[in-house]
Amino acid sequence: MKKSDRTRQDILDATASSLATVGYTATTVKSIAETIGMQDASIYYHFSSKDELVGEVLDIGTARAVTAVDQALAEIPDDHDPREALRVAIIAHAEAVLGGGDYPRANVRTFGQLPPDLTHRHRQGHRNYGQIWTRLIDDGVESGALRDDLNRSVARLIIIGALCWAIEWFDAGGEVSAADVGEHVFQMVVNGLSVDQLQQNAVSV
Amino acid sequence: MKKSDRTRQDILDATASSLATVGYTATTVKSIAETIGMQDASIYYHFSSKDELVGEVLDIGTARAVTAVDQALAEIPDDHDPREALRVAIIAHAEAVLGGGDYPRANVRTFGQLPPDLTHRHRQGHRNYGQIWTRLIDDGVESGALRDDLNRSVARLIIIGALCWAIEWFDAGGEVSAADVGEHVFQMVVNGLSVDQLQQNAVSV
DNA sequence: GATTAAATCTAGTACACACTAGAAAAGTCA
DNA sequence: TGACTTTTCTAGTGTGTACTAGATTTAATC
Repeated sequence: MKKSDRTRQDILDATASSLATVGYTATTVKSIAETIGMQDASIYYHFSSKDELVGEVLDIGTARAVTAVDQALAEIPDDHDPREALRVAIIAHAEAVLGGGDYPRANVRTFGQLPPDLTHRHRQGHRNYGQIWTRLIDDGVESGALRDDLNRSVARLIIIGALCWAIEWFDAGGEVSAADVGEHVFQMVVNGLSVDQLQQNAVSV
Repeated sequence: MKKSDRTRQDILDATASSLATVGYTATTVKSIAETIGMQDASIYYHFSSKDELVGEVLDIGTARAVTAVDQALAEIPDDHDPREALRVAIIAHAEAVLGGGDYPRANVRTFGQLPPDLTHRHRQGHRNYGQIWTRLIDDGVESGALRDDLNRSVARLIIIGALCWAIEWFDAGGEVSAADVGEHVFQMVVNGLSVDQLQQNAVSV
């Protein structure tokens, strides 16, 4: 029983790594088998199909992203500014998807290239994840900390989108860290790029 | 000569539409041929390979996006606020990619799923497009309208990313228009979601 | 160490894909 | 109409893919 579990884990890891770096199509059963030194047919002893294997990897990915954000939110004090909660969540997401392991990265990277069955299978997971952000934004608006003149759903999708797209350009070895990206997203979407009036006044005085 | 040009155009259009809706892998030569009522082999009279055909579609897509943004920027007065230029560019991009034709959409949709050759072929085009945004942000910062404490390159990529990812969730038939999405992105990244001090004071008075 | 179960391999199938060669049809113009 | 060119089709090739069947090896148990 032990051996099987270990091999199964190796297959999942190799699949996550491949999905995260080359995407769904270029991730073949053969290439997965090769990276762990097996024949492709042996994969089917552990998983009934490629898509079941990929589906499991994506499930783990969403679970880890949700956990990362939930955990980060749990650590801030109860009487927090709603903007601080948003900041913590954004940075946690950035670190999970950009700096974290292959599983959450696989999720974002393969988004939009999955066959319909797999897309449908994960719709619920994405909805659940979206609800975390819906609550954060609702809290902010209802407490008066965030503007009420914008469509909250659109705002939520723009924040998540900015973070998800970062996977396309983020360089893990570069000067900018995953947390830096998160901080930038927060600064931009919450405080804005614009030099505000107070600052401008301060300068002109 | 006429017939050939027309067919060629039909092939390009069908390819752009397919790339924009189902992505690179699901866009097969056979499926393209079927949508225009031809045999797949006939495509090869007009294009030497699938990737040459796809490459041409993507070239047209970038060209149209650049034109859309350039044109929008050309129409604003010379003594504009740099923030207004950014706003115009963001909305033009949103309309080109979300509300516009299949060609720019094909570009964004297939980003990250192209084979290495095609990715490399379009790197220069993307760099050129990025420079439009680099200039807009530089103008804003140097004129004092935009904050100078953030990494400009990261800011640029976050803006473009928020817009590009919108293709994954934007509903062309929904209540929110492409221009609405652009306006939201502008409001968020430039003015910020946060209720600023002036507004807060006004409310509390 | 022999017996049984678990895990992997060898050798294949079937299918979808991009692409080719040469015949057939459609269009052009004297 | 007839000669010629342009365009499309028919019929295939080769390759890579997911996946299967059954033999073979490796590991676990008594």
